[in-house]
Amino acid sequence: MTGVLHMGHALDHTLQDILTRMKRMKGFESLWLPGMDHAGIATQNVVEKQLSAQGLSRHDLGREKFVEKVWQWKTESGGAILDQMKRLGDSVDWSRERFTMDEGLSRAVLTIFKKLYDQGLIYRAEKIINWCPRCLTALSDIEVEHSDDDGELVSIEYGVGEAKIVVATTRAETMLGDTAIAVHPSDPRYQKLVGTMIEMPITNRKIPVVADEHVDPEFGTGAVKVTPAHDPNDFEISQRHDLQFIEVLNESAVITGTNTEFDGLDRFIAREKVVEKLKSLGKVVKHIKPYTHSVGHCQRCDTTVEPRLSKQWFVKVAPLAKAASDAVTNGKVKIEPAELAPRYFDWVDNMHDWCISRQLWWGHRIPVYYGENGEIVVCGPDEKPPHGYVQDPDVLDTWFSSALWPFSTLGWPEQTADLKKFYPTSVLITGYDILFFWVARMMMFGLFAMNGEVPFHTIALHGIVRDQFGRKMSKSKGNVIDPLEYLDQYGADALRFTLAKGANPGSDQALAPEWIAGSRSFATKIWNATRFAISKGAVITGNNQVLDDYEFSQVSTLNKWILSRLDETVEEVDELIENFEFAKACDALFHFVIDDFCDWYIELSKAVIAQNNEHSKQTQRVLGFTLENILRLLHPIMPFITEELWCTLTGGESVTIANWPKANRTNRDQEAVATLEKVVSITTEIRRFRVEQAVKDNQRIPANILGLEQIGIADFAESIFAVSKLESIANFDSKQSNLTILEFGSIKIYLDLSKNVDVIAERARLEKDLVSAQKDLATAQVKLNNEGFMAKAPLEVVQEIRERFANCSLEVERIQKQLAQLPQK
RNA sequence: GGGCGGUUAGCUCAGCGGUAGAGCGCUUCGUUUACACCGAAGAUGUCGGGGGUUCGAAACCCUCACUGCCCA
Repeated sequence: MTGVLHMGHALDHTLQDILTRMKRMKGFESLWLPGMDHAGIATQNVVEKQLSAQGLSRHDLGREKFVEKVWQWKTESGGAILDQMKRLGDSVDWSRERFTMDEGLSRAVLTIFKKLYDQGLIYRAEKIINWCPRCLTALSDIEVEHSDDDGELVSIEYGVGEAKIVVATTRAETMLGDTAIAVHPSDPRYQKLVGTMIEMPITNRKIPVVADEHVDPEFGTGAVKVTPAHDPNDFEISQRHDLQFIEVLNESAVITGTNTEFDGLDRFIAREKVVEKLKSLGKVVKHIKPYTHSVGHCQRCDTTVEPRLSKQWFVKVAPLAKAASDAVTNGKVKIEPAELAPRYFDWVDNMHDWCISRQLWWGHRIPVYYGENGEIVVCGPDEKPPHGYVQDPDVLDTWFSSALWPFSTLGWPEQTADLKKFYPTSVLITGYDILFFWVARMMMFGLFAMNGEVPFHTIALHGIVRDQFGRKMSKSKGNVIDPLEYLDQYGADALRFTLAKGANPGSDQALAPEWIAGSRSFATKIWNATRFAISKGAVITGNNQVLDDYEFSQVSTLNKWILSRLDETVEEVDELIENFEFAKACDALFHFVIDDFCDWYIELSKAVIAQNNEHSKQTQRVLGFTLENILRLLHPIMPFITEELWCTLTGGESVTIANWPKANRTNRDQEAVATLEKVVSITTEIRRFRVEQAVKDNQRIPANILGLEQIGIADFAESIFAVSKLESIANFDSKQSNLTILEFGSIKIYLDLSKNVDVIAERARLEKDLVSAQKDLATAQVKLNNEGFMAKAPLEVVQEIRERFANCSLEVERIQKQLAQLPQK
């Protein structure tokens, strides 16, 4: 709700939209349901900041007025991301837009809360939780981010006389709340002291020495101070030894109630002061050591999180997580790519109980009411508490309602038609970093609420968008690439194509602004190819019937070839997108459009269309047909340009509802494919020759080619002449001595350079080819001479190597012959 | 400390048992009638190191190094 579109959303949405649009074109009823959560802490922070600018706090307004204010903020400034989604081209169903604080979704929250409570899966308890002293609320484990921070390890001596123990700590200030010293039971150094009382410095309280298995004898001195009210491990120890709790920090992490001079000091200042004091008492032994340790920070405001003893509501996770884990184990839910499944298991199998209460005003208020004598009543929707009962002031974690998204948005708990039709949903596309936050929770609640029915069948994971050098984007590094900037600059299609082209399943991807520019070029290329097609009379109907007058077997070789390649591409792209291989799908399309269609088909078709005969007509239709299908295939990835071109060309309906192309393997001809390979090699050979001979690009060389019929490419003569910039020699006579001959298998290309051939350049070119061909020949030869290979390799492989050997031999022979024909110099 | 990945061309990444690939970048040439947001041609790699399995290893196994992420 407070968020703006960042590159991660742009990637995630692009992939979701590709899938949605493709499925829609395939005729499925494709639902992509938009909306947002109410972002409890973040939103409350934003509105409180606004208030504080006016010198007000939320307490000045009171709860009701404050919540009104938040709704007002939502109306005015919230949900900017929804409009940004439109700019990206997300084809969501806006009529179904939902918000976690909607009435319907709120009813879902009440319903599931009561259901969980009734089954003993929600409980209230006093435990050590993560507390943000700035946001003044409890946090769950996943809202805490750990980083390795620099600290100091201080060794403090406790006790007097014989009974002395040195403990090491990074949090000296908490010693004010120590209620024991713990050592390992088998540690010989401290055996005598276990069970005795030791006097602490400063407060001079006496605390027991206890023996606990969880103390690491290797760490520090092997003895640790125990502060049960301010450390989760110490809390555990205190439970086992029935220790006292002394709270010394208040909700803002200020020292309170210790009756020492430290009362009123912030925890970090108190830390320094306590150490100073201990030093002056001579209780700091050894040197203070710099020490790096893992410190938790509030995900929202980065404040160091304080472990705090507190009464909160929890979800008992074990049974729910077990179901969520099993659903993946038994294949009801598939994680793509499968390599990331261990991460999922690692999380759900080791999840702690989930602290769901937040000391905030913005959110779903916990539906628990307390009677005068501490009676507890939980109310579902439409239920009212008994008279005089008071509602719990806290609200629920935002993730609690987000976890219901797959079914609450479809009307649950009502058994709506939508719910029946769309639940379980098909695919969840999200970043692997969300697996722990949202996915596991949707799984747990989905399975629980929907009687064991999973929320989605497939979880397709993508990675994180990084900068050009693979570094995580961050404001502090200044390497953030803002999608909105590039949406404006290069267009949504360019941004989408770039992101999709980089999206290999489950792995992070790099991004640079120049790459988006490159994708814009691709879009421009398509635009220009379309202009060409129109100018050459391509026939485009939008119904794929443009070729109905032609039998595939009757069309020209060139047309058979492009139709074969198109059919292969259709099959490939379809399969790749269905398997969430977006990068490879983009690659296949890019290759087909640029290399096959633009570089060769269009270029070769020019000469054919210019002839203005039956072949030309047919080619105009194939040109149109191919382009039409390129637009269909590209549409899910680049919706804007394809829609524009489609509507202009067909004058018809939107490409969004055009049929997705279907591969028809009968429309393929391997002979045509092989023929085109020859045409391409011959052309490339001539072009190379031209470059080596430094012939200007625009200069036509008088030439003649003999032998095209024998290899079945006589039809291509004119096209080859055109794309190789050759022109026919009038009164051609192959005996003419001034002609240069390029041999290519059985064909001979005669070129009149009307100047001396640069023999040195030509010899260099041929010798380079010779070396390469000889190397290939040798590689094949070695294999064929290898008895082990001949005996053990599969027949197909042996056959393949034999063919390779034969081809290389011919090639070597051809080049040697050409070299021999060169004038000696 | 536990777990999972990565290491392939200058950069970003495919390939995961049968002649090392793509895009971008780079070099040379070019204003030819779709396109200079272009075209043509080209160069570039002991596939992190060392062992092993195999007729054959970038790919499989072991090991080391470096590096990233998640969790504690």
